Amino acid sequence: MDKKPTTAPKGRQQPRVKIEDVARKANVSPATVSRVLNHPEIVRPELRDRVMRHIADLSYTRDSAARALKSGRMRTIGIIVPTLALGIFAEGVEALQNRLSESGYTLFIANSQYDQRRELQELQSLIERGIDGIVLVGGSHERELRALIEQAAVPVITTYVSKAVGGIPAIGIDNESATREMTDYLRRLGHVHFGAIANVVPASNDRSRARLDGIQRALSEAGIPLKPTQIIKADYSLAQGRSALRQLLNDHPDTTAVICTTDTLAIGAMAEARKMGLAVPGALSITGFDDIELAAQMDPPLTTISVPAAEIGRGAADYLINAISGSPVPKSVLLPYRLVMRASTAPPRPGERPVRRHQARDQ
Amino acid sequence: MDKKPTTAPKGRQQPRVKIEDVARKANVSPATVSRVLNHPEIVRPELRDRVMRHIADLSYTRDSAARALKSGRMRTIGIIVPTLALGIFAEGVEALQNRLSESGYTLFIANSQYDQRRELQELQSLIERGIDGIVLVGGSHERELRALIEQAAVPVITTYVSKAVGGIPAIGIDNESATREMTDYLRRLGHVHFGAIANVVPASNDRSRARLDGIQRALSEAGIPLKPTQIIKADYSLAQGRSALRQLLNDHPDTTAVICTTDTLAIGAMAEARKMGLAVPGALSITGFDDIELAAQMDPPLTTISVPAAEIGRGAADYLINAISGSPVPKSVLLPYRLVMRASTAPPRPGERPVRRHQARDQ
DNA sequence: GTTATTTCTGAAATCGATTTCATGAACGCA
DNA sequence: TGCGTTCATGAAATCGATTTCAGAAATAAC
Repeated sequence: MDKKPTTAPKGRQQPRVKIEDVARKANVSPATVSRVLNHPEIVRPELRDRVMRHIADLSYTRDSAARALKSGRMRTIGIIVPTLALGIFAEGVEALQNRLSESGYTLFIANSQYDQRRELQELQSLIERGIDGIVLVGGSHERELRALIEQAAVPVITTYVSKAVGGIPAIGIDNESATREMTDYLRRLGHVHFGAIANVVPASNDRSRARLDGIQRALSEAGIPLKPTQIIKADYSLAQGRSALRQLLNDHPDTTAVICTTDTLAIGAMAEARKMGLAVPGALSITGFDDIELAAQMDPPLTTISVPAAEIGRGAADYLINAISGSPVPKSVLLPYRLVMRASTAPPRPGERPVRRHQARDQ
Repeated sequence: MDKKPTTAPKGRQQPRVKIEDVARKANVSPATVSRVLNHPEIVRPELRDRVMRHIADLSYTRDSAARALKSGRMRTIGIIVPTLALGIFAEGVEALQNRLSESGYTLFIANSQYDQRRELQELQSLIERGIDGIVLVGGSHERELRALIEQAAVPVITTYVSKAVGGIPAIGIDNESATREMTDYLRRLGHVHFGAIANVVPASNDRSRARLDGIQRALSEAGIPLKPTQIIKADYSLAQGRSALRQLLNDHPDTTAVICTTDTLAIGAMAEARKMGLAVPGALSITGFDDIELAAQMDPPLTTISVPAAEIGRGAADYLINAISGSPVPKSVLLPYRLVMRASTAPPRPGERPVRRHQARDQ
């Protein structure tokens, strides 16, 4: 009871503990304290312990601004994702953050809402913050972006795609090849009448674009190219998956296989198929992309492409940490996707072809 | 073609443009340049324009580390969420980031994986980074946490809960009251045989704890308290929702209403109910919590509680911005939830009581 | 026309940690 | 014992922007 909690005059915050305070208490120079913190091995053990004790005593933490100023390194990485609402991005960000945290880095996060203009602004702001590395998503960006990054001389990597564009290295999967493989798989099952539902709105989404390309090319090569009306463009909502399926089947009632560029769209499509009385996969095979948690739990479980989001996040972290430290880094990293065959796909059964719903639609 | 791209010797990065460089070019002192940037109104317009022109010319951006060192403000906020994998958190983070971005703040993100020890470490690291404010989730934390925050004298707010605990103000909904209301609603429908599926594993999740409390209290007050076996504890995965429902109905085949503390669990439960041949809501009413996108799209659409995640994020941003600038701030902010009645709930129909599945289980 | 006031600008101190350089102590070897 | 190393430590310069303080210039007041 000898220490009244003198309700500090509020106006003045207690001054921060500085390295000098620790030095004085421990009866050494500030230089030594700094060495204990940064290169403990070059300080005599006995001294080191003493200093450490005082550091703990005063619960001293160094001022990162001063540190960054002197060293030129903020130990900070920035990421700009289109949105966090998509589990696949959230998962990647989480893995990235975890790996960075292990290495003493902290993650700035920003989102562009699929707006390239905004992406550029956020990047500007991150660079002003002095980040040491930057993670982007996808391969299409404002033209100024590259100049900005080059001028800042900040290591950069883009994610969820596999090909370096405009000098920006990438880590991710080959989206086009994935849907190509999916399409081939359905062809081998015997399907001939295809439809595609693609989230190519907004246009800046080059991943989905590549996915759609994969479908189109595979079918063109097979001699059964998709007609424009067999391709429904949507955003990435479940509701659009529903309406897209309805529209597709309205225009092409003989469709037996629907390839969606995201699981969310596929799940919407499945819901609508059920509502329309179409058995999946009996009357209609449906496939997704991403392998979100729900995909395996659907009834029937959804055939899809598994994207290694966590690996992408970790890989991006490793890449940047290496690049910052000057270690050699690869041009790009191609990660494998996985075609996950579940029960939403089956050979077409001629007897169960979707019936025309026109008559029933106006009731 | 007069400018060979002399492939800079790689070793030496072009030195950063400093305020002094701008000053020299513009033939003024560094002080004046600084003033142009920070208090343009006190500089003679003519001079100001000249300086600005040179700033643009050299595309000078100030060093945020030096700036932060001198001013003591980083213009940076930190958030620690349990995980980003839950859409409800991702949505809140996104809204928070957007609002902060408008005010020139940048967001550090970290995740604790529901581990309070880890939360503390991440907080430590964020404080060392000199953040100006911190956002937490929920009300249960390591004991040291509060001391750490107080010592750093950093404004803090916790989210997704409504009651300030241990001096930490909160913004969010009253979870207990929400499930209480949900329970009452089911009671009014005529239900008597309840079951609860709660994601109270890991134990640190006080939101779910409160939700479960709401159910228990409402039923106790109604004179039909839940027996321990009517409460299934789970984590937050869809798969656990499935197994939980199976276990619940195994022990209590007469159950007609199942209250889940998250939508994910509820969706799992619905999937399992279907598999068991139980009609929802005919034989079994099921409710969720969170109102994730999928909830409305289920068949039948899920009755649930809508949590205003975006508003929570925005509110947290506003709170901290005010607190930092010294503006008055409320003790806590209670936001309204919304009971969303959809088609997964209905009065119990005695004729369609769940049948005992024991006999069928070993096939 | 002189003094008082206001307005604007520059010199220099400052924020706090890091690191180079120099010095003194300890050690090895002959 | 003496000389040359190696090792550990402290003094002081440094990172880049901000801001106080003081002085110069311009304006107003009489």
